[in-house]
Amino acid sequence: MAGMNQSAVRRVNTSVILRALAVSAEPTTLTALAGRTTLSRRTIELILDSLLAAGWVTELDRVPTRGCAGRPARRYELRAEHALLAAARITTEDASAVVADVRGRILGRAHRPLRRYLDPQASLDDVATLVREALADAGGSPERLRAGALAAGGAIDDDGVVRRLVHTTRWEGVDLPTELTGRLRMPWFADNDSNLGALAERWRGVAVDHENVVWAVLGNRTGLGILIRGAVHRGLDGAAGEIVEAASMPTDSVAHRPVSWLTSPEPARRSIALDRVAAARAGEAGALAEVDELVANIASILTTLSWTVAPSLIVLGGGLEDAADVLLPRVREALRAARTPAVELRATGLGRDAALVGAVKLALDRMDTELFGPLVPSL
Amino acid sequence: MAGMNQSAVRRVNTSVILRALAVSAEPTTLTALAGRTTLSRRTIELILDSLLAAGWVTELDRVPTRGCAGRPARRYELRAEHALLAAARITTEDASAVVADVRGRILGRAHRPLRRYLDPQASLDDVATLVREALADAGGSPERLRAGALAAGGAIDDDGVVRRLVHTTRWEGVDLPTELTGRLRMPWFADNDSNLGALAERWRGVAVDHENVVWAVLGNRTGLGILIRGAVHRGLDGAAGEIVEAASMPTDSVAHRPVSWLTSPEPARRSIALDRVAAARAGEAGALAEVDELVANIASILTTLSWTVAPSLIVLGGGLEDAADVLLPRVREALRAARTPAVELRATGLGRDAALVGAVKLALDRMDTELFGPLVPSL
DNA sequence: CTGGATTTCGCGGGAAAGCAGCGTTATCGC
DNA sequence: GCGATAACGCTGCTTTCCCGCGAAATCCAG
Repeated sequence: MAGMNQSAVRRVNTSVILRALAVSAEPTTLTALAGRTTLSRRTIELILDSLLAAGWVTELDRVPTRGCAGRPARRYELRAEHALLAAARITTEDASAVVADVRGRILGRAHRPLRRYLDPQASLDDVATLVREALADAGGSPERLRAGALAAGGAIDDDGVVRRLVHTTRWEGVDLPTELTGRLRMPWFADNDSNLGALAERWRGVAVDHENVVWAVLGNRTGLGILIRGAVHRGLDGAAGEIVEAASMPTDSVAHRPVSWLTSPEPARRSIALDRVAAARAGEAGALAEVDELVANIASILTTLSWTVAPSLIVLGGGLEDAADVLLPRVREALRAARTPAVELRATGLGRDAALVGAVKLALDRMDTELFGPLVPSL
Repeated sequence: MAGMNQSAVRRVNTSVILRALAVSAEPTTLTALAGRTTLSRRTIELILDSLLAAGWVTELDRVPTRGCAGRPARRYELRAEHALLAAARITTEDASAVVADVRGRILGRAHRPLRRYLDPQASLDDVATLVREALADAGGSPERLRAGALAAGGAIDDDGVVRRLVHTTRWEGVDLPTELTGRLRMPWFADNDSNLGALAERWRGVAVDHENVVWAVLGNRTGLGILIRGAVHRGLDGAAGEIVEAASMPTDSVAHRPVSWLTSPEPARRSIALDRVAAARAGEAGALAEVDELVANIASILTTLSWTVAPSLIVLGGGLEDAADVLLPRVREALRAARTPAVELRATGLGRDAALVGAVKLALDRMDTELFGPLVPSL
């Protein structure tokens, strides 16, 4: 059981100040910080001194506050680029990497097809190269890069070890963080791309202010990411949200079918091509029927989730956002017809970058805990 | 954003010490406490001084530690009865109350049929009377009683306000904590009895050491309590776990059926009488068929939960435990056949007291936060 | 342009709390 | 009885936070 001492207090309070600075893009004054936190002006002053010395913060020129009296306040600004974070993503075909600042602004990118997806070591070499390229693209120096996180498909446990991948067993047991830490000489973390998508939407996307969020990719590729009280919920062996995988198991292997989706006779009908969506927009009957079928399947999964996980928001991503105008109203209607709780349904606000942005957030969170210790829950 | 100061540190550390004392029933020495916490011996000494003064702790006579050299250590013990907690429960027919110490030991009880369930005010008067009787039974004085919590059926929100009850609208909007605080002059809290059942099992029952737990009552009465990362998960409008209620809605009102359970033609078959269970034990074919039907229904719900919430343990309560020998093996077999994750399945360890014990825990947790502030998550 | 109002700065002092460490004390085993 | 052992009880020190006050810088009204 971990008690607290004065340096723990300082760690917490430093983190509070950094967060308060990160919230507003504008330069912030001491008094403003004192108003937003429960800390005294004097304490904030001292903490800012050390942050200034460490390079986390810059002090701007004083500017008279036009329109109201008083001595001009000192203005401080977070140097978001003081620490850079890397994020990478692997799919079966390609890999990509970004370098971002602690605000989540992407400063550099790199992307290429994977040479041999079935060879984990070679693929991780590719990832390391991509990260270096992204850093060069960002124009940052290697020592600025503090941590990184990898987004990948399949079941990845809390420690970033691959438990299971759909298409192959070659990756099973690969310790992604250790591999990348070895190659890039900094802390690395890893998680499933759906979990990271959810995390990203809550950080910089449409799920800001939502505590319980489900990120759903329902199509050819499937994946669910669940946030409960803001944190990724994996469940036993990472099974939480694998209802979509359960649903894609051969029908005859499932004695008790958890969702009616399972009774769908034609699993391949779960996706839809973009040109068919366009045809549906144009009103073509066959395309509309396909859309209805897809909508029914999506609604079935989401109904189950609404009665079990009961998120306040479900975010659709992974390409579904391109058909949002067609799909969303129909799915909403289906959910209403099923009398589910009034869950909000939206398309991703981050698009294809969601997993990468989520990886940046993961690296940031883990670093934060490492640097400043665990925080009080109210933060 | 709440920072920390020195008194917050003391609150946290005091709470750490109290918890450390609560863990072991045996008297504890300073050195032992220092070993279990990260605090220095000196700090623990000072904290124990104030706890001693406040009556939370007693110092026992020194006894030479037989078999090993050295000066005998001072021995401290938590006075669990220094603060008493009340818990009450309302069902449609009766109400009960207990008074317990902070270790969860039940010291006194009271029970009686409700005069008029449909009259909330009269029923709450009954509850207040029962609490006083339970306190008298425990032989405690009123000023020792620090807080209480009420367990009730139906949907109860975070603040303890009744949102919906199955059989009546009379209770809707009743602010249970405020009503009871007014009657009994101490802080009261309230929650759904299923949620409290789950909380109880994690505190003093079979779910100790499990982070993600589902408490399930599946029979004539139904209810699900979900704990995620140790805390009650309600979800949007308390819908989390209401899959069992969704399942009991009239079939034709549900367009998209979330679970195959809904397709069950005969909702009344969801329960089973104890004598039929006995008959099944004896091998009677008709009774066995009834059991199989019930098992299929239970397994269906639990399968869905295993793929969405994915708890590591599901606890069956609410009377099902009486048929555990018949039901559990069959449900386990059904889950294995459905290839669900390897979720553990057990009967309640607390029986009919589960909701009451959970209410004690709720009162304790809320009081703890009030007294000592929010703790760091690692506790 | 001058003086009062306003707002922030900058810093000293005080208090709370944790930690390190050391001499003291009580007990055990021989 | 005597050394080894383990816990006691305390002093002093450090870190950190908070309170509050005089000084400084600016605005604005007359």
